[in-house]
Parts: sequence; C-alpha cells; structure tokens
Amino acid sequence: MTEITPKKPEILQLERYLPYRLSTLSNRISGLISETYSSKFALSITEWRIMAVLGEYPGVSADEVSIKTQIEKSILSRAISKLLGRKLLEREFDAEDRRRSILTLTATGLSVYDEVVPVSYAYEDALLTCFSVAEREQFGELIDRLYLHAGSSFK
Amino acid sequence: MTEITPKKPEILQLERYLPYRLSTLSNRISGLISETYSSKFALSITEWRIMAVLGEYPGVSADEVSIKTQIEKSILSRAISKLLGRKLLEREFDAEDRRRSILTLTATGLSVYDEVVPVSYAYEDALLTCFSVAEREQFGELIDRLYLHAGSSFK
DNA sequence: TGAGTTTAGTTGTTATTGCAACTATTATCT
DNA sequence: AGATAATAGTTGCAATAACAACTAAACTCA
Repeated sequence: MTEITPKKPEILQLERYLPYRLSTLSNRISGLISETYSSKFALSITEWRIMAVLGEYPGVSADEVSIKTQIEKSILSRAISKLLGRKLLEREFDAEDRRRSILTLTATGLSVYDEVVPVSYAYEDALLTCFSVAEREQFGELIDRLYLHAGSSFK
Repeated sequence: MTEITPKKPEILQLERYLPYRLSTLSNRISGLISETYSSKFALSITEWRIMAVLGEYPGVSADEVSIKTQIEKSILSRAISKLLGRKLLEREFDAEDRRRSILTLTATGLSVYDEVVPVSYAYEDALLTCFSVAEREQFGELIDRLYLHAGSSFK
C-alpha cells in the first residue's frame, strides 16, 4: 500500500447542514407569523419589530432601534417614515443633539401594540408546545450560545 | 375586591422572543458564510444551494430542486439560467416528459462543488465548537422537531 | 378524440433589500 | 477658533425577491 490515495471528494447533505436547517426553520416560523401581522394589522415584520422596541424602550433613537433589531439603517429610515405617516409613531429630535431622533408610539400605535403582543406570545406558545419545559430552556440556551459564538470568533 | 381588574397590557421583549432570536441567529450564520461563498466562489447562497442539491442528486428537475431547497420557482429559474450561462450546470429535457428538466453539474461545476463542500463543512464545524457532542445532537433534534411542528399544525 | 385540468418552467411587474453617497450636526484636536 | 473626523439619518440606485400571468406539455375522463 504505497500508493497515494487521492482525497475522495465529499458530498454535502444540505438537509443535514446546520446553517441551512436554521435558515429554513427561521423562514417557516417568520413566514407564518408575518402573515398574521400583515393580514390582521397591516404590519411587516420589520415594522412590527420597530414598534416592539418602542413599546419596550419608548424614546429611543432610530440608531438605537437599528442596534437592537439588526435592521439596516436605510431600511429602518423608510420603515419609520411609513409608520410616522400612519401615525403609529411620533418623532421629536433631541434638543441637546439635533441629529438624534426620539421615537415613541402614539396612542394609536400603543393600542395596536397592545393588540399584537398577545398574538405574538400566543404564537410563540403554540410553537413551543412541541417542547418540554426543560427542552425550551435548553433550546434557548443553545441558541444564545451559538449566536454569541458566531458573532465573536468569526468576524 | 369586587372591582373589575382591567387587563394589564403586556410588553414584548423582542430579544427574548423565540422567532426573533431564531431569525437573527440564522441571519448571522448565513451572512458570515455567504460572504465566503460570494468572495471566494462568486456564488450566492441560492446558487450554492442549487449546486449542493445537484451534487447530492444529479439529474433532478428544477421542480425537485425547488421542493428540496424551498426556493421559489421564479427565483430558481433565473438562478439556473445564470448558472447555465456560467457553465457550472448543464440541462437536458426528459424525452418522456419534455416539460421536465434534467439538471447536472458540469465538470467545472463539479470542481467548484468539490472546493466548496469542505469549506462549508469547516464552517459548520467551527460553529459547533461551542457545543458538546451531546448538545449538537440535542440541538439538531430540537430544530427538526420544531420545524415539523411549525409545518404541520399551523397552516 | 378533444375540452378542461394539471404540471414544469419562464417572464413581467412591483416591492423590498443593501450598499454607497450625501446632508446636517456634533466631537476632536491642535 | 478652525480644520478634520465621526455620527445620525436620508436618499439614490442597482440587485433581488415575491407574486401573478403566461407558455408549453402532458394528463384525465367522458
């Protein structure tokens, strides 16, 4: 056996490949809920995420929303003006730093928010019925760890 | 205590919300590897997925690729013609059913494939170093179960 | 056989994305 | 203070995606 063994080219099994599985899972899950957001509340996922951040952190700037949601700033800018136009959001600019916007939900925005939140949680609960309590916790932990790992050691 | 207690509106914590966390995780993971595909091999994720399917199942039709990859058929059609143009793919049509395409990687396509596969696996391995062997298995299981659950009971 | 249906794939149109360039404002440094 | 850099947000544009309409081929079933 003195011959050189040529490296046998590998085959990739897409359906077993983790990044692919995560992507299709996420698409399926986002796709289902986004239909509800869109048909019941006329909101895109992006728009809802912005409102969600403002529900939790009223008064933050567009930039802070961008950091919290990972939404690219040009997309964010256009989404915000749409929401302003629909009077779901209000905007002032900081007197101390006039570049900085201060975003809040309007009364209308807040009432939409209060309707969407229970729907979102109900959806999450329905999803998680396929896990035990311990599995839910484990899954969440693994997601967080992988997220941090992918963020830190790779870029 | 005979008063009616009005339901206190809930707040949604986006950063703890499972669909959101899955989406940002998936975006981060796909984003990193897609840079490599694009800079090293001039392939988009979509294009690579098509090639991956053809590496595993040579001779399938566009429709079967669409089913396996979840890529919408118009996107697939345009991606395939691009790959045909680059001579990474070859196409015949089934003599029995002339609607049906028969797709295969060309020699060039196969050599690109053989280069990409190890890179993909290396990336997956690097991601998974943050898990123990048992955790990897568990994570995969949970993903699959959630994927099936989200598919079956919701649409 | 032949009208109606289904299937595979393509093309047109519109909306959304992502990047880069741009404006306005504030911060830094000599 | 004044030049330079950095930051927040907007806008332009090219690439991509999503959805529907369309063509061509094959099936169905009376």
